[in-house]
Amino acid sequence: MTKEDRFEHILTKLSVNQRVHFEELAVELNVSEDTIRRDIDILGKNGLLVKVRRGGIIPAINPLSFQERASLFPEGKERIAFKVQPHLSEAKTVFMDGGTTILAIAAAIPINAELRIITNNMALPAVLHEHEQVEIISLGGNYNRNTRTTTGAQTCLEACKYVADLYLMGACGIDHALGVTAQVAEDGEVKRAFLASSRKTIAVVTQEKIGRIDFFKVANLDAIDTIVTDLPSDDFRLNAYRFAGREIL
Amino acid sequence: MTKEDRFEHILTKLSVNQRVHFEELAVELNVSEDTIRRDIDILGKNGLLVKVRRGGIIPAINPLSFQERASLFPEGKERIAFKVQPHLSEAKTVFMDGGTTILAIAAAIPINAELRIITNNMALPAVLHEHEQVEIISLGGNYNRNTRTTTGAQTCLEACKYVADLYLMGACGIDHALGVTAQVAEDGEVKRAFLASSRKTIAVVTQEKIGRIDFFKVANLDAIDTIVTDLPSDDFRLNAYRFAGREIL
DNA sequence: CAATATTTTGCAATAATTTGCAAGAAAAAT
DNA sequence: ATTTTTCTTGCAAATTATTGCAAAATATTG
Repeated sequence: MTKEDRFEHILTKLSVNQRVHFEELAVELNVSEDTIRRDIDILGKNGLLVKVRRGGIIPAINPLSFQERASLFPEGKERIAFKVQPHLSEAKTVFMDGGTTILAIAAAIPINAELRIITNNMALPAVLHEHEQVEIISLGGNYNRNTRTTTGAQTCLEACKYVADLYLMGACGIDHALGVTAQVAEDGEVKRAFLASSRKTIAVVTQEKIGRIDFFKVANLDAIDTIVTDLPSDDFRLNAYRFAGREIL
Repeated sequence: MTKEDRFEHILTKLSVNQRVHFEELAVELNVSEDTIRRDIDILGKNGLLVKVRRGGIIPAINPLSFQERASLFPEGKERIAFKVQPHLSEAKTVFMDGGTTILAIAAAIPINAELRIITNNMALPAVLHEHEQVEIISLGGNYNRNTRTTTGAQTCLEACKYVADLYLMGACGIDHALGVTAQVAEDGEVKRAFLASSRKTIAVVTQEKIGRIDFFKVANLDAIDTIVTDLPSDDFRLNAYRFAGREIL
């Protein structure tokens, strides 16, 4: 009975019953409850279920996260948003930059979360309008209509004034050899500023950006602590990054 | 019976019956009324229902959004927007602050206008999304969800870095004796910063703000060059301002 | 194949959450 | 104004989670 066998059993049971309990699974799989607990923790971090007290449930029925989703399992940006949440709830101050994935993550933040978000993303405040416990600090600069972000020297200068626990970096290409790249220089400059002032950096990239090399080099791969994608965390396309020692979610 | 199971039951029942009661749910789910109370509190805080006395009800149709409110009373604001356009087309660089009237003015700017707008109004970029010849400089600072503006020391500091031909001041009370006042200090501070760095200032005020005196004093009447309202320019209610030597439109 | 790392597992101690109860506060009803 | 009902708050007991650790299992290396 390998760990993967247990995963399969858990997910199968989950899809049938909509929920699983540590206690039952421990008996069924003949391992301790602690082991099941750890399994469900891993599955949860990969967005395959939602860990709750006493067990796990299908993400779709978790009313406090993605209630409106039609499909059984989250996909794409929602799945990324899902994986990122635990990290977000640990942080107090977060840098967030541009991109629709970042917006999806913000939309998934629980309504009563307490957080300080520092951003150059002008679309973000609208998304977080109901989140009264979330303090938003907007970075000034030249507004860019395509990306809905501010960029330029002013933006970088302001970013330098803060230190964040976490930087959620969106909208970038990522390559195992050439590291992180941006399509436009201004955006890349801001990313560098954020990188320099955050304790931890998570790059959020949808699969089409994996292996993509853009014009402006932002940083080497080792500047990133964690990479979150919409692929399963053990997908072969992520092997190169895993070998590079990055945490993959 | 986990918390999530209860959530599901509550929300299902809610969708069928339009409302739920603590007492019934406590019996149905075999827990104390206090527990149900707490559950409904959580669901309420996440916007999945509205907590009321004795239970919860389905959330009302979205409370009026900012944009909707903005379009609710368009006549007056459109008139103002119309009157302001000539001044706007003369200017190269314009400060614009918060308020729905300002948004109405921005929405009325011709699509091919060439302009540089410096603003702390986070809703403005969305309105000007199609205006490719309009350069927008966003001022950073603490985001305020009610006014959709940034305020604070950072905002003022940045405002000081620019000089504008014109300042379109919105969302303020105006009184012939006490001058211009703002409802919150932070907003007032930003208004002062804009005032100090612009060659010409136009206050745009809908009629309900004429004669209104708010808490925070921004400036005396003579700091304003022009007052634009939705009243006819010869309306008697504007006499006091005309006598004070202000230009009235 | 043996020796050594690495991972996994179960256990125990400690921490955190949940729950029902009770007392006082607030809101409706009389 | 008074009574009744409903809400909120604090608290302690019970349940459930987390963490550190050592033994067992598994993988890696020479």
